Amino acid sequence: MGVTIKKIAADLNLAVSTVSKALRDSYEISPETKTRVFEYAARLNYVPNLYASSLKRRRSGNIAVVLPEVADSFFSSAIDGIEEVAQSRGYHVMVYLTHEDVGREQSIVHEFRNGRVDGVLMSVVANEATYDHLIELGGRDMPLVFFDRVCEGVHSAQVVTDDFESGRKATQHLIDRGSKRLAFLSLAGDLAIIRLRQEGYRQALCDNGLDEQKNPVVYCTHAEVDNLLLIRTLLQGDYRPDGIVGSVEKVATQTYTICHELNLSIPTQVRVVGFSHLQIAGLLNPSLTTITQPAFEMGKTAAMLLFRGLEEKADVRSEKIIIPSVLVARQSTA
Amino acid sequence: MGVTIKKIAADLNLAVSTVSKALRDSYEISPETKTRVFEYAARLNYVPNLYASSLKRRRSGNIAVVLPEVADSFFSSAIDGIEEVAQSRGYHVMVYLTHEDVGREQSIVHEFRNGRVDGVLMSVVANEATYDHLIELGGRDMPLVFFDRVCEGVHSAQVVTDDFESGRKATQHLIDRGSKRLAFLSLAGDLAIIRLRQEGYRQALCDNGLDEQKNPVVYCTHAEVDNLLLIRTLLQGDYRPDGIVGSVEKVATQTYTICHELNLSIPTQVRVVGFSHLQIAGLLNPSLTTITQPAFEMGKTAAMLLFRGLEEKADVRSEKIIIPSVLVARQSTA
DNA sequence: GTGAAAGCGCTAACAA
DNA sequence: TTGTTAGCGCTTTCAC
Repeated sequence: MGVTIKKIAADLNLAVSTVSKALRDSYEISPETKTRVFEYAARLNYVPNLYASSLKRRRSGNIAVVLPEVADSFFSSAIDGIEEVAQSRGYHVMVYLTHEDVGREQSIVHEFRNGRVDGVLMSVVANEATYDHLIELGGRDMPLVFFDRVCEGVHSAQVVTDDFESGRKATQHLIDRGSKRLAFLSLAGDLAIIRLRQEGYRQALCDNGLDEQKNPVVYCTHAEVDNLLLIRTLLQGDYRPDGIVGSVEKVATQTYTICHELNLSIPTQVRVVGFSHLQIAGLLNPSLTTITQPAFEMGKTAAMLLFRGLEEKADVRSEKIIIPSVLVARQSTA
Repeated sequence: MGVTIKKIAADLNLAVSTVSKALRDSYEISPETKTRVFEYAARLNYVPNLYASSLKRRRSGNIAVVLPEVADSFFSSAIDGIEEVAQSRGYHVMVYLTHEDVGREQSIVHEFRNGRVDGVLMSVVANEATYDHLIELGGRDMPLVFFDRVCEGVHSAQVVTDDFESGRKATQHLIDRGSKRLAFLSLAGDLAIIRLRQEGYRQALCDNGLDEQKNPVVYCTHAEVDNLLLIRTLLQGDYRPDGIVGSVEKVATQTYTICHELNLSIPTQVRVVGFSHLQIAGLLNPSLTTITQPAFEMGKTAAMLLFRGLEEKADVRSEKIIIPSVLVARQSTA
């Protein structure tokens, strides 16, 4: 195999421990010896065996990012933020996609028991039937930070946006612009962030004396065809809404698809506002009013929080960081 | 720590080697012993220590994906494909972003010498001043597959799309629709795929008796502000093109931004076609004609190729797989 | 069919 | 300041 500490020690007439310490720049070793070791190691192109040291030190230098999907611009920006922080700290990022499947989430998390990763950043699946696997993960003192999609049943650090207020703002915005019949495109499952956005929606309805019964909540899924059907049905129904709040990025764009299909004019016939991080929301036809989530910052913050738990051994489980979203008004709600 | 093979052995009055073999379902061990071991291990929730076995077996079960960025929908779809294949084979995916910085690419690749990953999937930076680090990587028999952005100086497996033909088709399409003054928005640097797309553009110009001098190639960068300036200048110049080919996703959307800003009508005044994988290209204002790259398939194929090199120990370095792109005509070139 | 023992390469007591 | 030694948890001869 490659060059080992042992070989360096032999060649230099030193003990392996001396070489080991020298390479880790220990104060115990004299400058001269260090220099000798460094130079020789460099000359031989020595690369420490990761597994040997991980075996001893019980850390991998890896963190896991577990996500429902990567196609959503929110998640790809979050990865960007996470990767930046990780790279600057010398950590490595492992990405896992659950595709909204609890089973996959479970087996992925299960894998983490063997020490492949030192900590986990996570946005849970929408239909978290059971979250024992997450509790168990925390049980084996694996630092865990939820970002965006948190799991409420698990006591753990969280980085989220102001979902309730954003939902309320989005809805109020539609009402202010003149929409009278609203609908909230929710996401089936039991996500706290979706529930909060939805409660914000209800709050706004209430604030404006609108009836919850007449201004429905429609539960979408992650299956595009199903959603298109749902939205088509909604927009073809007797009580066609003239203002729609999309609780996640894709339902907003899917609404666009259906409006185009049905020749419904946005915003004249239907106003649309969507939770989204799309860079090109402004280029859509018409440009899309968004609740723009600070995806990059959320990723970055979540990673930094994780590293606090990891390196300072701080118990960050009670930390909850809320980074506000911004309503960017565009043509779709003009 | 957790449950070890040693503890199982002690509790069951067996030797560690017996337990080890039993757990790996060795033919040497009797069915009864195996059952005993399996059941006890399951009861104790035994999880093998990854680092101990990696240290012996010299494989990590990780693969690296090195990308310029993740915001681009091409790359996020590619990750999707890669992750799918990896997950089905029990491998883990590490993601690294270079942000078009050769220095970062070098240090990332350098890191791979310690065995953290068993193989590498890569789309190189645009301005690959030197690629010694990539050659060196191949030198230490690390399986390496380039996808999309290949490095020509390195003998390695490749998964690409039909860039020349796509460039030609895109250009021909503009000409067919009536554009007379063309421009190709290239990417500064020396990427083979960009050069090929550009040669396709030239080919189409030539086929139609158009002058290369009068139908320029504009070199964009990855800095958005710079690009916007370049494109603005192009579209405000004396010789304003009425047909634009965007060689990568972002320059196409940036062209939209500038057209909106300058109140240039697409496609009446300027037709636009872009290399892109945007799901929502059809929702842009106007909908964008794209050369749609098979991003997901390319990721998947690249990963499968890597695994052939990894598990069958096949030398796949001479493999070059070309997956064609599809021109999807939309409003922007009507 | 099972067990003893020698490492994989590195780290960290503890000794010198 | 340097060296000796005993592992980390697992795999793998080779002997029984």
